[in-house]
Amino acid sequence: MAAARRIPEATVARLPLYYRALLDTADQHVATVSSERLAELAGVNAAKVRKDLSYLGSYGTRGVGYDVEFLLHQISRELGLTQDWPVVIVGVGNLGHALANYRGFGARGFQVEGLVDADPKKVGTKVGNLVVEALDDLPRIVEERKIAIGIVATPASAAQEVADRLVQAGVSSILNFAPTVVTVPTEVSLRKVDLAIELQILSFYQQRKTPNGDGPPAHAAPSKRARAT
Amino acid sequence: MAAARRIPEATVARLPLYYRALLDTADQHVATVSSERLAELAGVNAAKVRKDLSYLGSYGTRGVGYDVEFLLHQISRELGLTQDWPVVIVGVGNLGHALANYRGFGARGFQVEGLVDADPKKVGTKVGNLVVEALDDLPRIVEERKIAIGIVATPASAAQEVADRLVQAGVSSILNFAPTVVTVPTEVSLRKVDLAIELQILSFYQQRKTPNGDGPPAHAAPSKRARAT
DNA sequence: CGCCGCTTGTGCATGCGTTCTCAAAGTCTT
DNA sequence: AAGACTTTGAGAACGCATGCACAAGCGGCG
Ligand SMILES: NC(=O)c1ccc[n+]([C@@H]2O[C@H](COP(=O)([O-])OP(=O)(O)OC[C@H]3O[C@@H](n4cnc5c(N)ncnc54)[C@H](O)[C@@H]3O)[C@@H](O)[C@H]2O)c1
Ligand SMILES: NC(=O)c1ccc[n+]([C@@H]2O[C@H](COP(=O)([O-])OP(=O)(O)OC[C@H]3O[C@@H](n4cnc5c(N)ncnc54)[C@H](O)[C@@H]3O)[C@@H](O)[C@H]2O)c1
Repeated sequence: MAAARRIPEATVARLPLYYRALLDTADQHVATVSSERLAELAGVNAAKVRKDLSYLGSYGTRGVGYDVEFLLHQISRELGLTQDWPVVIVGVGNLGHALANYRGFGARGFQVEGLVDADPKKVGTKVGNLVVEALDDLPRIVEERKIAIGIVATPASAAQEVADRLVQAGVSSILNFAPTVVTVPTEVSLRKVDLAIELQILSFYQQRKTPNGDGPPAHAAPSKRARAT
Repeated sequence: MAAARRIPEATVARLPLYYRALLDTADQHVATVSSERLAELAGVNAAKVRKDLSYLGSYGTRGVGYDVEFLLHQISRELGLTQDWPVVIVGVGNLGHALANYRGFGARGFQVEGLVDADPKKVGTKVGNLVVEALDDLPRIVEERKIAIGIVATPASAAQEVADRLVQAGVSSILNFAPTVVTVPTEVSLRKVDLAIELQILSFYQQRKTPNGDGPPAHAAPSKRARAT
């Protein structure tokens, strides 16, 4: 019953927004939400919410809205959040540390269960309640702990090699923080988080605002509002 | 001559990829690149590269390719990278620390010139070579240091308020790391980096790979390759 | 019990982004 | 100097995503 519907990528990317909005709503002991309300919370428009949710099935009730708990369940099932996803972080530097100590992970079913680094001086040290392990142990770590998701937090120069090793070790989803293009086999999912790119995009639009004046940007009074997560 | 061409958003998001690829190419003392080669380095296809670059102008030479240095200059001008963009980070916790210590920023013209936190215990402490300042000083900091870009690295609960304060202080581009929807006036640019969403998207596709078996994921031999930065 | 008002689900039009394709325009070779 | 070869730049077709608009469906009220 829940099987092979094809869900557009753009919709998949928004499901987590709805999920989060629904969690907040549930916390406030609200039983049902309209697409209108959900749209407001997720920062999108109502038609989009309805269309997105319709890909999952007809879970709403006309004249009423969506049952919060029920919809939460459906979305979490669709996103695969009904199970835990152990994660391994490769590269325990500045960023790797922050990620390892981040509590927001485990809270949502993404438990960090492995920390790996190439630097012999780091191997054996403790970060949070995990001990940093050697790169060569990756296959064993991934297999033993049934890890499907790997996070790359190494310098850019090592990212491709690390990704290759992760894939070889059996990981089939990778989140890359290194600012470089990484290539993986098609059956492996790859997403990136690239700070420099984000800043450069902001820079592009920023430049168009202040043509090339040196004066401080105008302090405009809020009027219309743009939204993002 | 360089003025008001409209560049599609999708193209703007890829310019940083080309920029990075070109930097690497220049480092290797290569004088020209074809769209084919650039596409390979950036992980996109060649037609897209040509169309993207054509929005900037006709900077290629038929039969030859693009002059690396010249194209670098054009893209950096378009992205606004010919000037420095001082940045302020609000929220000096786990993540804020990592960002503050990150050397990749300044290297590309995004110098962190302010660290702000609401916690009185953190105000006055030194991180890298900056002293953490109080939230109330934000307007002064932004004006004095001509800061246009703000980074939000506070807990989700404080993100909206912090964003509002940043806008009020005169910042007109915001990068949000907090996992929540933030709203800003339309004239302010807002981008987000959301770890939880990225992981949940990976989870979605991961789940579809291993329907619900517990066996280790298949170690497929690399065949076709998918790419991402 | 039937009507009214509300909200979903979706058909449809529109717009944006991607990709194919190829003539035009240049270089390089002989 | 002319022809062969290479690569750009853009026209056009296609596909995906968005947003409008409204009929269908449900609950509640009179
Ligand atoms: N620190 C940040 O705030 C930040 C922000 C955005 C992006 N990044 C990117 O994230 C990555 C990590 O940044 P960082 O600041 O933590 O760097 P870092 O130098 O502090 O840490 C990198 C870690 O990776 C390890 N490493 C190097 N080669 C390795 C290999 N082959 N296998 C396993 N481990 C290896 C190093 O030993 C080190 O511990 C970089 O690519 C950086 O550009 C960092
Ligand atoms: N740590 C990570 O690796 C990581 C990863 C992804 C996302 N995030 C997100 O980034 C944000 C920061 O994470 P963190 O781990 O650094 O949290 P943290 O609790 O370590 O740090 C938050 C900091 O913000 C400060 N703060 C709180 N309210 C403030 C306010 N109103 N104004 C200014 N400063 C305020 C706190 O004093 C604290 O120093 C969170 O929203 C988190 O969900 C963190």
